[in-house]
Amino acid sequence: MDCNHKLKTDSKHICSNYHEAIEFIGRRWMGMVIYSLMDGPKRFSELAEEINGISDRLLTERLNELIKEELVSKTFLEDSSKKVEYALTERGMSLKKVIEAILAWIAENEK
Amino acid sequence: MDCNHKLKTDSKHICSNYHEAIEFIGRRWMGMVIYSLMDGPKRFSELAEEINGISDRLLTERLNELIKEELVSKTFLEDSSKKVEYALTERGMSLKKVIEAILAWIAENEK
DNA sequence: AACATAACTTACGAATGGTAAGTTTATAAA
DNA sequence: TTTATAAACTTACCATTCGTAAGTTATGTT
Repeated sequence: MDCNHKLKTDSKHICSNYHEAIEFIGRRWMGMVIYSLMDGPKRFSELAEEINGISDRLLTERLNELIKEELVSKTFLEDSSKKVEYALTERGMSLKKVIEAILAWIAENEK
Repeated sequence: MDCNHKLKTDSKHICSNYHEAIEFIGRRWMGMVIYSLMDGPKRFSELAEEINGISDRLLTERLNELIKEELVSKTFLEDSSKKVEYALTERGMSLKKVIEAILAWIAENEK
């Protein structure tokens, strides 16, 4: 295991080292948003409904952060209505193993 | 994958479901503290020195949270001086796979 | 024309984190 | 033997992040 937590130089994404990555995916509701998008693209309202307890404000904020990190893409649907769709990018999808590791850890530690 | 994020009932630990677990290990400096303890027990001052940028206040707070979750144990060393030692419990050690998954994700996504 | 829904945005008090300085007990140095 | 240094915290205070609720804009429905 190598953890270059001093590195903060010219990297494109926040999540380019362990320190920043774990705190990024651990921000409030972030894990739930990522998890929720794992089974396919969803609209804002679908996410809001599915993730019990999140507010519009935080959902917007987390989605924008995910977009900035290129873990999620945003598409405006062209059926002449004001609808959007959020989807995990390949980079975002590859977080699946991290999520699975966390779920495995929880299962393992149930008394 | 099953994520029971509605569950908040009678569980002993905060980290008994995905939602709480990911936000717990993602709190500020938490990942670094866990990482730092992965290679063996350490004293407060050793952790403070090793984890570049953390303050005494936050280190104390994170360690206490880890102890409450039974991921870390605290031992007062008996050489008649006021020294303590923090070590990962077995439960804490089993987080190694999560950390490795995050490190793998970062490596995988380097351009 | 009036109301509803989607996808935000704004405002504001509460919780969490950052920075720095202060405590307490214990060994080390003068 | 007083003086200083170090370990392991605590306390105080300001800044950032979060939670709650209400407002906005554009389309869709009755």
